[in-house]
Amino acid sequence: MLLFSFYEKLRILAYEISRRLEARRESMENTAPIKPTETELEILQILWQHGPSTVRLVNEEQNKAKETGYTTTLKLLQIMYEKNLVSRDEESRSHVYRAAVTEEETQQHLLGRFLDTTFRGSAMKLVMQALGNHRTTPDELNQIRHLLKKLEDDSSHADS
Amino acid sequence: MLLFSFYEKLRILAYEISRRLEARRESMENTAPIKPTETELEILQILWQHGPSTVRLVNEEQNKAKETGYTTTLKLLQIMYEKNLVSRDEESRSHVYRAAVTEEETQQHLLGRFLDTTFRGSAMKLVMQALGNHRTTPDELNQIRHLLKKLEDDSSHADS
DNA sequence: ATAGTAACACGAAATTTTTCGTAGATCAAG
DNA sequence: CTTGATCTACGAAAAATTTCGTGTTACTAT
Repeated sequence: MLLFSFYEKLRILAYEISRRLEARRESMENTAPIKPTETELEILQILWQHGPSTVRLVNEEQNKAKETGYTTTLKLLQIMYEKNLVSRDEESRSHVYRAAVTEEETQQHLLGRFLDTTFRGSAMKLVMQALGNHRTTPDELNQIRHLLKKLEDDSSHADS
Repeated sequence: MLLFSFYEKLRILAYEISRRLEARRESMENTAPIKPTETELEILQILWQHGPSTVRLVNEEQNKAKETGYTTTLKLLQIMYEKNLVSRDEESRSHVYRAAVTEEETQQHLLGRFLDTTFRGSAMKLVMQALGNHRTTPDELNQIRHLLKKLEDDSSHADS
């Protein structure tokens, strides 16, 4: 295995990732479409990081990145509430909001969309691009396929 | 090396990717900010795939996915022209538009943005997410760091 | 030449997303 | 009970994005 250069190893993995992502996406077709807007996503990030929070808390967090009026944050959370992106506890006077979607599923959705719109669905290209611009010739692709077979066989033995 | 399971191998690579992406992003800070909107990106995709095209051509392509008026496409291209996302040849009566940004650099930019907004900058998480939801404990992370060192040493010998 | 077709420019309507102002309710302190 | 601070609700302005209608010009074929 030590014969393979980093890039070769990468290509093998990238291919594997590509295959799995595709399978995963197919098995997810009937899931609810989560499509937060840019700022909604920012708020979700805050809720994911800090857990259930009041509007005030969220707003203060937001302000660290960019000055934002209190009612702006409030309105956003209300909108997100209607979209079922967040739930809220109205017990105390200041409502406590919490994310109603998990970070993972949201990332999964957004990743799929991003893959389609930006990389035309090629997870392979995405990973390769993440590394640097390495063109893969048809020949290389074949090489990968061969290597992959070996790798798969090996993995099935070595896997925990 | 054959002791490593697929996921272990993946984590090593993901970490490496993460490091490189970060370096890459830092060295790119002073680049012009390419931020095409959703539909602008769709048009760029068409231009990248088909090469320089007339408005008519682009519009027909667009219609395969979603009915779009001719002047709508035209207007978008004009806007993109002003933003320098595309250039155009006005020789013949029907102008010929071509992408003024490469697919790679655009993907690079968008990937960076996406990474920040959706994965809080963690390429590692992105790749892991692409594969499936595997939690990485702090302990695992340490393991990776160790493995990486080995891998790096090995790579520097084996690399082409 | 003239009618018909297809192209461009331009402005503005329509839609979506983001921001903010105001009114009314609730609570705590004097 | 009144004042002041803080909260929610709501509507609407502002900004960004997308779509389309109209007028004009250029080319083609009769």
